Formats: sequence, structure tokens, C-alpha cells
Amino acid sequence: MPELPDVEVFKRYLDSTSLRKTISGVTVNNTKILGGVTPAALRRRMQGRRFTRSRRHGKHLFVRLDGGGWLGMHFGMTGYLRYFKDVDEAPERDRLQIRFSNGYTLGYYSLRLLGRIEPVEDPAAYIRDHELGPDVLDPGFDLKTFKTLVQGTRGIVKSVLMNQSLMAGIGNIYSDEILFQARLHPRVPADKLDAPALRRLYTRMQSVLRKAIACDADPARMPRGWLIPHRARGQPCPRCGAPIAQIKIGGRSAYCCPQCQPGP
DNA sequence: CCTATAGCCTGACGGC
DNA sequence: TGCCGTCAGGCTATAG
Repeated sequence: MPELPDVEVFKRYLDSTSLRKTISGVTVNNTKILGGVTPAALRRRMQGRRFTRSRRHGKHLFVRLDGGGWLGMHFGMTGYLRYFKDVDEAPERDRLQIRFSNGYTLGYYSLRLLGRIEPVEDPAAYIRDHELGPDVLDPGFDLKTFKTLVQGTRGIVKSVLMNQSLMAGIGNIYSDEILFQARLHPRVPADKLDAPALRRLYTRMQSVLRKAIACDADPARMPRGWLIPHRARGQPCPRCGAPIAQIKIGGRSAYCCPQCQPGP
């Protein structure tokens, strides 16, 4: 699930539920999501502290702890947060649970264990070390920056949008939506895009991500004209009715309309 | 530099 | 019903 819009929704959810409450306990049900840290070390850094604020960069979420340091969260393909009071009937389905002194719990779910939670000293250093590009919704990430970046790359346009070291936040689903709305085939070489196409791509990237956040990243609430609610092989294109095509790019499925997005 | 592939993991689904 | 292969919205390492 989690690309930029999803993680932004998680951030707002965490901000509205979990800030300024004393952390009374941390339960780790699977150490794989911790990377290298031990549960005891994580507990030491969190217990008795409070979350004060959070910031998102691409698909990463960083939560500040009072007294110093951050908690870094990544959600892999199958992660989300849930905040609850009543004892859950299956608490083990959360890979990690953070209990607050008000009796509520913040659960981190990650079915396939592809997500990570770990202490982070400084988000800026983390972003550098992991070679993450600028967040695509950062106000400083303007059309000019985008153009320069894309034109200097030789890959196909879908791979460029999804390359986190070029720009951070876009994954498989939203790249399909952005390309559909910009009427570009995913395999168009990035350095072959002309100025109007680059502008289209940039403005659609911005509007798709912002609108998706406004829809709480819920496909059921997205506009009917979007690809996402119809993103399956053979489904009619919401614009022209032609059957949506499924192609493989980098081992993963990309969906596009063969009519509206003619091949390179 | 770029692409393709496998691997990490679990669970849902379709076909036989 | 049971088994098997495939696929799933991420990222990394490796080979070509």
C-alpha cells in the first residue's frame, strides 16, 4: 500500500492520535522489522518518552522523541498504523505495539515483514545515507528541478518516477496513475520527453498526489476518471473504454491504456 | 549508468 | 477439498 499519499495519511493519523502521550511500553512481536536493533535497545530509547512531532520524506516517516532522537518508520508493501483502546483479539498481528499511559496502543502492522522501524539520530543524515532524492511534494521541488533531473536520466519514464534516489515518494501504483493522466506510455525514454510532456508530467504528479491525500489514499474515494479504481487487466479505460493493458516493467506489473498512452 | 532478476516474507486467489 | 503456481502498492544485492 504505502506510497507517498498513504504515508502522509499515516502521518496525519499518528499526529492526531499519538503525540504528547507518555510511552509506557513497547512490545515487539517480530524482530525482523527492527533491522539490527534489539527490542531492549528500542525500548530503552522510547520508554517514558513522548512523541512530539513527525515529518515525512517520500515513503519514510520520522517521529521525534522528546529528549532526543527519532523513530524511523517504513511500511514496505503491506504496512499501516492503527490506534486503539480495547484489547485487540489478535494483538500478534501487529509486528510492534507502542502503549501509552492513557491506555491506548499504537500498532504497527506489516504483514510481509518488508517494513522497518528503527531509531534514527537525524532524519537529514538518514536521507543522505540512504541516498533518497528530494520529496516530490517538497515546495522546493519545482518544475525546473524536475526537468533537469528527468532529462539527465536515461531510463524509461516509469522507472524514473519510481527511482527513490532521484525523487522520493512515488511507487508502482501512483506512477501508473500519473502516467495515465499525463498520457504517457510507461516505457517512453525519460530523456525523449519534450517540454510540454515534462510540464504535464510534473503538474499531474503534483495534482495526483495531493488529490490522493485529500481522498485519504482510499481508491474508493478517488475520482471515477482515475485509472486506480480500474487498475486491472481488461477493465475499460475510464477515458476511452479500451481494455486496460498489463505489462511487465522490472518484474512488476504496470497498467496503462493502449489508446490513451500510445507506446514509445 | 541502466535493466533484469532473485530474494526477502506472508497470504489470497485461480486452476486443476 | 487440497495442492500448486502466481501475484501483491517496497527495497536491496547482484549480474550483465
